[in-house]
Amino acid sequence: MPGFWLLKCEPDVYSIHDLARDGRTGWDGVRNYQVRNFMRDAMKAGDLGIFYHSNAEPSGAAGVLEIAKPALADPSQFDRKSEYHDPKSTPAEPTWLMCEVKFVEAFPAVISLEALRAEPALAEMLILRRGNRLSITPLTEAEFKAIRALGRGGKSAKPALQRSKS
DNA sequence: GCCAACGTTGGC
DNA sequence: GCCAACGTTGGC
Repeated sequence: MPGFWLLKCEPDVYSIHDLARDGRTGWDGVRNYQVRNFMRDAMKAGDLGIFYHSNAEPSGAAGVLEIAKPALADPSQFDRKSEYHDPKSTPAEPTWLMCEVKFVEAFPAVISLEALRAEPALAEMLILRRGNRLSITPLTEAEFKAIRALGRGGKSAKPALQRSKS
């Protein structure tokens, strides 16, 4: 039985539509120990995830992805030129992990944070708790299915793909 | 841009 | 090991 996750990313950096185009991508740049440990200890190939757009208009659930490979050394930690460079990491003992994700589906419209909060099945969801900032959080199967159902035609849908150009 | 919340750092 | 200072996240 697969596990379920919610992965946050700013769509200005990388969106569900970028993932649809690329098919798969490395989810790198995680620099939080709790999230690293999720990848190391709990994430498995074949797990499903909700792709969440953060810092967006609107912020919310944008689609579904699948974990292709769960716990790879994040190459950016060894790259001196990267903003994610970590001088304490070595290839023999990497500090930071990434996962590889595959595109599954893009929702016709982003399910806004407001709509997620309004869904009773998601009352306990970590991402909705005050102050939660983890970029990857586990979901229960029920939470995952509730979000996917909203994404596939929930009444809370709003017009898709609106992004203010500045 | 503001600011609440939280993680990390570093002096002691 | 404590804790103040600082940096980051992310909704608004």
